[in-house]
Amino acid sequence: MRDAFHRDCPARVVLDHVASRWAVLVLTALRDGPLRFYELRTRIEGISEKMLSQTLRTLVGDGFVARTVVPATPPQVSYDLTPLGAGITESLRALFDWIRDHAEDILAAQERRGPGT
Amino acid sequence: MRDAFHRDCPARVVLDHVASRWAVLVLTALRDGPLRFYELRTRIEGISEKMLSQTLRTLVGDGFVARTVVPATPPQVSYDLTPLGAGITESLRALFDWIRDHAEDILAAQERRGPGT
DNA sequence: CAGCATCCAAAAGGATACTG
DNA sequence: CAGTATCCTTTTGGATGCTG
Repeated sequence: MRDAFHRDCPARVVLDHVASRWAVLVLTALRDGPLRFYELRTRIEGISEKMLSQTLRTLVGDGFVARTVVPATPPQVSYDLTPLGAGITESLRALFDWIRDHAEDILAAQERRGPGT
Repeated sequence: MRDAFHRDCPARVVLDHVASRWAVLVLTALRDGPLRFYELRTRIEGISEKMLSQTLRTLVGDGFVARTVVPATPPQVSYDLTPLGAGITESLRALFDWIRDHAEDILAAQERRGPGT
């Protein structure tokens, strides 16, 4: 069976979409329920509007996130995980939590070898 | 506690190193044991020497991968996961396996909405 | 074999201004 | 509010040639 190690495997494309700094943060931010555009922008420090909207479009296109518009003035748009999105976010959880718990150790390891990257 | 959602959190840096297409593939490739440079290059289709060596340097710098040189002619260099690397790779496993198992579904979802990204 | 250095093309990403 | 459009800078990434 072809897997993500192969150039043209679908898994490789999905990996490219998900294994990016912003996608991981957006998906994880939506773990606890739907959020609106400006809530995401506020919650994810340092993300630009451009990157947020671009990332959201990709995730919606992949079927990970659902976009809901409430017609009103001002308009309200909220983003929520689909079942598929909930699935991948769940498997992202282990990674995210592991990093949170070990980030300091890794920083220490970096220091020990001298700042290289 | 600060987490990866914050601009200056260590976790954000680690996330940036790990949540990249090549880092995920390199770490996963090393799951089953040490590999040499050319073995990695062969196994991970489409990776250039530059990207491979750059990714390896980052992972070594983070303490995820150990680099072992056997002085000989020609020289033999092998890369192996450290305990830390084994830890993060293990939590990457869920993500990797999930993608492999659902890639087709996602592609289908993409088709349904029309090729956007 | 295992890589680093260099050059160059392409893509990602940020800031800002503007629209419905 | 929720974006899009534009411009510009930075980073990424590939190809090639060379070293130990």
